[in-house]
Amino acid sequence: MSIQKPKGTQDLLPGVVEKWQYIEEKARDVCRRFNYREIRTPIFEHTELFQRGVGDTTDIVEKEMYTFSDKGDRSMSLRPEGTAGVVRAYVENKLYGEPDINKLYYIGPMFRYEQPQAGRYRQFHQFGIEAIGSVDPSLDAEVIAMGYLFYKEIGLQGVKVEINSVGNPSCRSVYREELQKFFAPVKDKLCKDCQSRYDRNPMRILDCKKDQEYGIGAPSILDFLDEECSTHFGKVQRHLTDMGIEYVINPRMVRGLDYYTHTAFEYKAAGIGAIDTISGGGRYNGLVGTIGGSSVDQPGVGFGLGLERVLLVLEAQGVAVPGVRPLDAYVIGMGEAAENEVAKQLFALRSAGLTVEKDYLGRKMKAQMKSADRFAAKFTIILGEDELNRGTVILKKMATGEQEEVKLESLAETLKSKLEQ
RNA sequence: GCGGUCGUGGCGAAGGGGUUAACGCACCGGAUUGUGGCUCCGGCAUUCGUGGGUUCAAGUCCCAUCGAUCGCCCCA
Repeated sequence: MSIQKPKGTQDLLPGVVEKWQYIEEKARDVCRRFNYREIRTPIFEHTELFQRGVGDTTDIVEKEMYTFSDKGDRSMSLRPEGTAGVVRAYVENKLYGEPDINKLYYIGPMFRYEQPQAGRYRQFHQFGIEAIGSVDPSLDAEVIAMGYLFYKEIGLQGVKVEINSVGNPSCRSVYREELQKFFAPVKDKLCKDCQSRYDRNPMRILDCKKDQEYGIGAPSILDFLDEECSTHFGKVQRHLTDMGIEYVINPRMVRGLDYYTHTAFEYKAAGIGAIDTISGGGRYNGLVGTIGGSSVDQPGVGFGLGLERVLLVLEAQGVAVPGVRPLDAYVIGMGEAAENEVAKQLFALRSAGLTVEKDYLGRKMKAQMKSADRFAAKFTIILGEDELNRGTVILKKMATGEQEEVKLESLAETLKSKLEQ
């Protein structure tokens, strides 16, 4: 074995790919009901889009991007998240000119160069939504509700919604200074990660697992929200409460992307080793302007939901997800003339809408029966010389073993009616 | 980027320097000349992730490398 898949990627083989199809269908179904429409954007973009959009100093942009030069010497990057590309497409295609706000969703792969661990891959998949064009707090709540409903309908238990407000740039910068003042006396005692966080993003110190004692009594962002921010946050909570969605306010929640304003939220669930965040999102007023220029600025809100993490938690909770579909019938022929007839009948049955299979390995009847069993065929159709001469086949119901002789010309019809019983 | 554990047939897994690489599952064939799920019998790794080294002798010891896995950072 010389060639193997790149580190942190996975082959989704038949047997598990059905689980993916199942959750993707559920996602699309929820989107349909909330009136979100699909958007497909490139898997790679100009590197600059992510530098500007996601933020130059974020870990994602600083050290986790798959960046390369194309043959025209342009710097390109595999998308590390979905929002920047969607916003770029929104601006480029002038969707802001539409009379209604844009409610968009996507399902697809994202790429981050990281050390893999439970629930973390270099190529992973997100189901994400973006609602662009409104500052209405009911839209923040709708986005949160949508993820909540998706998890619920797919059968995930114990999903916790945490929300916070990170304010707007002006109240956040005041808070940031206050936080630095608060941590200044103990700065040398903080772990080395936190010491670098002190300058770059002091809010992250609150998130640190090691130095929690130094965070006790730290100022809360919620006390620094200006009136606009605090009103907005209050309304979001009111809508969530009205919808019956349980949530916890976590004033220490910090998200890894620079573009969030006002509402930030995460969904958490146990079952993926050390990781508990299964998706996150928030409002990003200002991002559209950052990418498209102030003349086209529009507010937005959305989430990015990790599909690998959905599957892992489903697995941990033992939730049954549909597997391989059984065959309607397996067709066995004996003798050359009968085998030719099998190929013909197979096509006729498939054309009639049935899921049928045959043996391609010249195996004996007994082995073909075993094969039918492995495919979980509901029926076997046996065609030998005698039957061929009589213009009939044997139709055997695998569950009970009972069988009968059926006329060839009415095979599809008979089989269909038996399958419906 | 850093650290722990691991890498033997399609899968699971023994073997921890001495020469035929256990066993279980799956698969194939037979017992049962045209009928699956049970039972019995037989078959199925010139080779132990890759590359070097030590040794008379290396899945077995050493080094490197790649990968898996778990954790740190960070996140989906």
